[in-house]
Amino acid sequence: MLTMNKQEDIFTRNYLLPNFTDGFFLHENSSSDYALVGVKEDHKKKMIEEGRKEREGNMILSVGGKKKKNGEKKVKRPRFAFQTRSQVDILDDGYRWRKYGQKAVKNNKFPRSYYRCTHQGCSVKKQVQRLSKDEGIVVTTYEGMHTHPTEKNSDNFEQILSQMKIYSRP
DNA sequence: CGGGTTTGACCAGCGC
DNA sequence: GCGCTGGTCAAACCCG
Repeated sequence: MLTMNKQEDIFTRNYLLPNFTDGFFLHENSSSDYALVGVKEDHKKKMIEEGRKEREGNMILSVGGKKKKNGEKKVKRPRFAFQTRSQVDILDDGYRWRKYGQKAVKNNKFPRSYYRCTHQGCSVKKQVQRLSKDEGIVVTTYEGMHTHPTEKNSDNFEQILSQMKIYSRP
């Protein structure tokens, strides 16, 4: 079972999100099914002030975690997603990814792509999907925790990192 | 040859 | 149970 501490590690250390521009930032809490946090760039300050309540109010869609009916055998991996306005699907986040699947999802004319981190022993996955509502937006969902550092450097790492800290604060 | 991608098949969860 | 849906597998394929 993942603890909150471990989850915070993810937000403070393990994820690099360069090319994060605007749109929404989504966050799925590993301890509940409540998931997605929508934050517009110009709402950030407000969000920080008003905290969780406001964030719940901005929930726009669900990334639905895996539920287990009896008991809690299934470990729900920490997962979060963010949206970026981008022309390209592939965002260079400093990690190397191998595509292992692609699937058409309902109510969306664009397929969803599934990637796994290629680093040995690292089982982090991500999904990438463009919205048919607004095809300028790409949603990237990360699942799991990298067991290794990034291979590349990223310019806005510090900036992204501070955002992570802010949003993961209870 | 070695690594990644493509793509249909397969599978598990869920609702009816 | 059955069918739908989303996630994964894996063989074939591609490309340097």
